[in-house]
Amino acid sequence: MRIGELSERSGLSRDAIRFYERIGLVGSHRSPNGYRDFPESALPWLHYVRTAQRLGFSLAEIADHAADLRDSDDAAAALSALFAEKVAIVDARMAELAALRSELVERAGTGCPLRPDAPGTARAVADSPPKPVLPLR
Amino acid sequence: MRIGELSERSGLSRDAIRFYERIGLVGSHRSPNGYRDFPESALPWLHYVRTAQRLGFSLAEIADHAADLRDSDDAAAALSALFAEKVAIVDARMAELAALRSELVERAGTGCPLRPDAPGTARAVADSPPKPVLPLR
DNA sequence: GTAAACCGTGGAGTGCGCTCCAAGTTCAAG
DNA sequence: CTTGAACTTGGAGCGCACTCCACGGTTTAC
Repeated sequence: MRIGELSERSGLSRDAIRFYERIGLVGSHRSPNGYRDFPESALPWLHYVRTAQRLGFSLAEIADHAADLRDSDDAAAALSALFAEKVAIVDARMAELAALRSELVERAGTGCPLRPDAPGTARAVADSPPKPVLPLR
Repeated sequence: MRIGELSERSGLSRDAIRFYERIGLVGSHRSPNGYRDFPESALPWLHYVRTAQRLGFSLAEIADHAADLRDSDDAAAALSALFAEKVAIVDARMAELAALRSELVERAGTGCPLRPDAPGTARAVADSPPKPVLPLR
């Protein structure tokens, strides 16, 4: 599969895919004409990459883990270990979120304890540009 | 409270705090000598900022929400809405994590369906530097 | 009084994860 | 044979969230 098709099917830009290849996150053969030729398996792999990334893993971490897998004698065992590790991380993140959630719910009930500044004081912030200085996305 | 104390008590660097002030995330008065003077309330506020940030909210979003609060007629109502919104986001993220979790667990059980490349092929990646090109943190 | 610690500003630099661009192939359709 | 889409490389640039640095003023401790 060439990069355009992979791009369309994965939802990633060509540039992003080329970038991923540069950092070793996806592999590809080259056709005689020099075009990248991706295997079918690149598609689920990219999907996994995006998922892991969205959940807070850096590309470097993901690439690192993939490299661990490749270098491992016992791929199955390494894979299990990696997944177990990721599940633990995911569990920890979920716990954090649950904590924030209840914190939020609790505060939502109890008035207004959350302010960038002391109550009733003139806010220095309001004197600077009314909107945040950095561009909002 | 001056910036050094706030830094130590919050665990944030002075530079980070100054940066937050620049983008309107924290307010401060200035003492006659020009030094920043932060209210006690800056401490829990920074704590909140860090938590929200760690959970995936950008500083711009956090500042934005804080601004919404300030501009609101009915601060209590706005706060409740904001919190409800964040709880929903948190819930969505938790659901995603749960999905990834079960995906991981499932895959961990069933052999090795996760590869950057087709099995057994020479990997183009392996020809480039053996370790990922970008520095790992 | 002087040294050390602390504060200020401005500006440059960093790491990540891309995006955009220019200049040059390759290929398929008409 | 030409047109145009898709591909190649290399390099520049960007947004975010800082960090680091130089240079200078202020405060505190001895």
